[in-house]
Amino acid sequence: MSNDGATEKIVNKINGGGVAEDDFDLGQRLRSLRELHNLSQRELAKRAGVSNAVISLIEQNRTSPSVGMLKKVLGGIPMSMNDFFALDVAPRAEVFFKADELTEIGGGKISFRQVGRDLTGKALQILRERYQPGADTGDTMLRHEGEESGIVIRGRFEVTVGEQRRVLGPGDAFYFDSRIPHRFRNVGEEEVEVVTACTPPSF
Amino acid sequence: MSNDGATEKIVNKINGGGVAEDDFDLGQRLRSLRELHNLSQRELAKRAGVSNAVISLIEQNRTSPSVGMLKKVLGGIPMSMNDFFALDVAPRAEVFFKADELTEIGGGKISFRQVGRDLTGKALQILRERYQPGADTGDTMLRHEGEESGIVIRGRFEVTVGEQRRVLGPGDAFYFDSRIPHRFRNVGEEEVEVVTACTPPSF
DNA sequence: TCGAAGTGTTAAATATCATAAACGAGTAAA
DNA sequence: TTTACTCGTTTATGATATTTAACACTTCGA
Repeated sequence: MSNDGATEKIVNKINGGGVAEDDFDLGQRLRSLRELHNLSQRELAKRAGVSNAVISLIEQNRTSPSVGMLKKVLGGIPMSMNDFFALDVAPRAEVFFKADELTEIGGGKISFRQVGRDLTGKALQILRERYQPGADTGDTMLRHEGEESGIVIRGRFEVTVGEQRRVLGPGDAFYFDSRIPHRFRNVGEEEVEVVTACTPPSF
Repeated sequence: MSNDGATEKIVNKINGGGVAEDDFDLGQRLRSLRELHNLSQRELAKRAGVSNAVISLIEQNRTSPSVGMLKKVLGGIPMSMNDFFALDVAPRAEVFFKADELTEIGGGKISFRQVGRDLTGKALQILRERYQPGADTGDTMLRHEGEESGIVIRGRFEVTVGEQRRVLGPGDAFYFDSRIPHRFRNVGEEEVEVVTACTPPSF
């Protein structure tokens, strides 16, 4: 993970300045990476143990490499697939928030109060959540990359993560990878209050 | 039955020929992911806009899909490439924590209870903090880069961030860049309880 | 018991990728 | 200039991925 600052430029370039949809320019990204490391196509090819032509073709998006191929190529840099497809984040300004300034997100049986307004580009989201008795998030929630954790303040709170399920009481907590499908339910008689944190923001 | 040895060779070839790699099982992962979402191969294929055969073949590691193909397949779940490849280094074990299992960090007037034990390599730290009346963190705390946020559950809590100072009550919150020097104080008569989250972990 | 619809898997045909080798251009030293 | 390297690109061919269409099996009703 090179922290050059040049990397930042590249990432910006790759992500198309915010307009880009899901399809980033794989070729452009590889080329930027290679140039950042001062490698010629042939040199990278040699290190990666592949032909030089494939690097040229990939960089021009004239071919869509197999994952095995891309992994080999990245191995010559070296860089992991994980890092290659990773994104980045940025800083912020506001510090304090009055209780009634927390932006309301939910509305019905489940209410979220979020610290901060626009969290795009921020690395942390913290929520104060309230679940009325019987409230249920449903089971098809799959948030994006990141991790999620929370502490129960009040009530009986059922948390399901992948295959695991548990009912948590005040003071109990959870911590899991947000990519695993998860579900929250209030299984008690009283309102559930819980404080959760995610990284990065998923709303 | 038919050809187990041949299949094995193919898999080895796919994963990079001679070089020993961090061989994550791409097929297995896709299969797990698909099953977690209760999708059949054909259903996923339909959503992704690809043939059902390719899903079967990928899951058996009988083929190394192109990046474009894998992206299309993941699009049917949906899941990003980033998330997909980030999964291989993130097999979290512990998910739930009983109130008395939270690892105690402080001890005196200030007590931290942390969710999870060893947070190295994780992206999120969540703490339940208690401050006795008069408790003060002192003003020279400068944590590493990252962001920090919290919500006050109980008590009157003075937060100082850089030049800014504010007394927060129940429900109030804060959010700042951890590189800015900051200080916490209990300025009320009762105990302060606050839930905070940091990224990345600073202990 | 039969068929219709579901599952995952497989075979042959086609589309695509990956390679080796050649190409044109640029640079530097002799 | 020539010679000998480098660079990124392109082409022909063999290898592999992907599709279409089938296979074998299970489940659910009629």
